[in-house]
Amino acid sequence: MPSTQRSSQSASPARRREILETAARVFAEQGYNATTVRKIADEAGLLAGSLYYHFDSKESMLEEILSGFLDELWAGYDEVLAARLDPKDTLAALVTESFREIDRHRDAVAIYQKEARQLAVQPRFAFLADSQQRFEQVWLETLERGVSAHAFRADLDLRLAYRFLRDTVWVAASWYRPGGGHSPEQIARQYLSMVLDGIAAPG
Amino acid sequence: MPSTQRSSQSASPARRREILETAARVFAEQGYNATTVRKIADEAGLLAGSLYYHFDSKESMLEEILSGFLDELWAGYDEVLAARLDPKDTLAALVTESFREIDRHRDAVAIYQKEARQLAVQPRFAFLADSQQRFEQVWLETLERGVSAHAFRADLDLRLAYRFLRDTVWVAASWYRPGGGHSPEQIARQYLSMVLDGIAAPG
Amino acid sequence: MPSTQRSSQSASPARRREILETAARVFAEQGYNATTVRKIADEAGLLAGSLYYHFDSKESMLEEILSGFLDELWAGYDEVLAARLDPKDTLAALVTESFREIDRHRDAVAIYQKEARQLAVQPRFAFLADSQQRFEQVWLETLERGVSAHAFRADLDLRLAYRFLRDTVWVAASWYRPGGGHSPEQIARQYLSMVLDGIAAPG
Amino acid sequence: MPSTQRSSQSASPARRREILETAARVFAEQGYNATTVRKIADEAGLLAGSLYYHFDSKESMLEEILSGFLDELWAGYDEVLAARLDPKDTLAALVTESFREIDRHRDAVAIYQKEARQLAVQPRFAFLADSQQRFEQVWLETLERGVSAHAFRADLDLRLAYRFLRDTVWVAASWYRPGGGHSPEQIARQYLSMVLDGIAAPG
DNA sequence: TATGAATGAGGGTTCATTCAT
DNA sequence: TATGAATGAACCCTCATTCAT
Repeated sequence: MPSTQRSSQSASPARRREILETAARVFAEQGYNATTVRKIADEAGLLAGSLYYHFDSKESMLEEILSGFLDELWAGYDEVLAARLDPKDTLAALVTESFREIDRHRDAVAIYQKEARQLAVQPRFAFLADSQQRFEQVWLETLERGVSAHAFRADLDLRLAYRFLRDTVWVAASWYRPGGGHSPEQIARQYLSMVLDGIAAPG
Repeated sequence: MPSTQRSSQSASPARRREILETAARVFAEQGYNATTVRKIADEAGLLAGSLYYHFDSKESMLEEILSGFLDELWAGYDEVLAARLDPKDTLAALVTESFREIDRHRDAVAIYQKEARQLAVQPRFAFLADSQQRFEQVWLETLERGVSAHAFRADLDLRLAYRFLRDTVWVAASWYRPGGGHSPEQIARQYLSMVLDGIAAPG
Repeated sequence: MPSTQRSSQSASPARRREILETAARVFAEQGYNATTVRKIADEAGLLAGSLYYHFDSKESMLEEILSGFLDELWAGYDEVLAARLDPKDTLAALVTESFREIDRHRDAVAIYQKEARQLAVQPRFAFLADSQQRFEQVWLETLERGVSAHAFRADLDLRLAYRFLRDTVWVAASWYRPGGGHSPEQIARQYLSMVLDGIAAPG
Repeated sequence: MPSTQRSSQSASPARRREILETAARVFAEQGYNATTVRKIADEAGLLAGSLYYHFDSKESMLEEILSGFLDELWAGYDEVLAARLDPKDTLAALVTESFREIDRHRDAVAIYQKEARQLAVQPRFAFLADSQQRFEQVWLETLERGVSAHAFRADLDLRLAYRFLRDTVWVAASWYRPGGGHSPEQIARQYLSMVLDGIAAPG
């Protein structure tokens, strides 16, 4: 009897995880609303009704997918923040860590990108709103510290810059294919180069 | 002389346009799939069935919203391209025009952002795929010309830069609020400043 | 102000009749239930709502079509019966008259064939049941008289023979095309020949 | 091993067959268009939505009813034809077989009679048109052979005779009640007697 | 006479979910 | 653990009908 069981029964966590990954993939491909539980079941090799042995509901699968992703994301971010690097290095580390999470949770990120705004207003998904708030706080603070330290331009509209950075990084999940030649670190390096120095030729 | 006229090209464009704008707003707020025709009808002040006097289907409303937006977008882009500006000014003009379209078609852009990928595979929405392709072509060409002319950095991964630009601009529709202090031109200017010169302090 | 108006207004009986004939044609082609008033209106060159200036309802059109046909049919039959011919000639005259009515009311007969059974149970269409009953009575009587007079075979199951005759004649409406080479009288003659003498070679 | 099985070929043929027979009965009673799936479900003792576990659509029920009937009909006809009887016996055997099918598939025949013409133009129901064509061919050929063999009258308009026979037999489904005193064979015998020798008294 | 816009009831269908086996 | 059958609410859409103009 495992101690940390999320919901429903769970004698074989392997099958459970397998189904959840299938669900994540299909949600990412077709959108949450457009995905039927039957489709998930088909792809996972069981019947629709059988899903309910493993999960309480379609929504609970979604919740588990998103919270699993965010938990790991914040674990990574917290490690970065704990290192107390200077602003520029912090930003670089956050961006790199983000691309690593995109690499590991591509489906979850894609789902997040598409559904988070509408989900966040539901009590059940309040953790999305919480995460967004803390996210904004962390990034804005880093930018502010960077401006103070003359690492970033002083003439920036910081809220705009924050959104610019945030979007820049996360929408990559919509086209990024793991194992496609570029490692997350390589992509991060290129993004950082553009974000920090611009695409215009110097001089 | 009544003849057999389909609802699509019916007269009285006032009510029609009103309903279509209502639909766009609700689609943008709740997502296309999650929006019921009843909800649209409620907000437009008629009964669900009455929508079908003006439109053939829920899907045809979506199509009209998206194609209307893309038509205007391309009208603007074509004007920019016809001016044959140098690469940097072309890019600036395209970005500015994009923010203007976001300003005028905020709902349509938000819908596009969320639904385009899944819609584009349907024959009915093939125009989305066409537009995407031409879009990529126009932007990539501008970037390439800019690199040749030494206006843009030579060390860029152009496909990556293209995506970076594209996403950066269009996701703005998800948070941009018209009449919120910033004009589309102002936002465009700030974005261009970041994109071209980066956010790092010079030197 | 004409004295005999069936229902609704009727300033121009020509248009009315035109619409009714259109309705009959479409009902016959597509079936009553499968026919929409809009289809009728389209074919008649006006809008669906405008039909209601001429008729109370879709059902009232159907009623008028069927009762008009039955009225004429019975006028013809009554004339035949009034002549008090011998059984065989009566039967021949009834068959011939039937084919004449099929010729003149092809659409109505086709509708009747397809819809009468289900309609007859409705109070509004009680006249269909009445007509059927009188129809059966007239034909059965003629057959009985014929058997008594040794004009028809004595070993017939008369109810079966009645149905045989009835069906034989009326289903012709489903394939009979007016103006198609055969006059009603010619068809009647051939049918009578088969019905009376059979298709087997004599001897 | 669930795999993706369409509802059509689902297991448990008992309930399925039961529902299909219910549907056939209601279609026959009320007409296909006038029958709601809710009505079928009510009569079968489940909810409307539950029908879709067993069948893809209302139309697929209709298709299965009609094709099931036609398959058995042709099995019977083919057996008759394989016996290579002389024309008169072939005709008698075909008529008898027809009445047997009417006896076994009364509802399907009634539906066929009422709906076939309009259905046959749809691609899905092309098998109806195919069957009709083959039907005509078989009967006409039998009649022609009979005329050549001097079994049938030489002065017949064969197409007329074919329609006469065809309609005469099949409309019987509209009034024939199984278990009503007459066996299919008895009815066939009487019909054949009328069709072959006529109803007029000999001499 | 006819139109244009709307109504409202109902239709076929989908789908997340339940539960006895 | 999984199945098969069913539920019930909701969905998109159709259509006969109404009515002010």
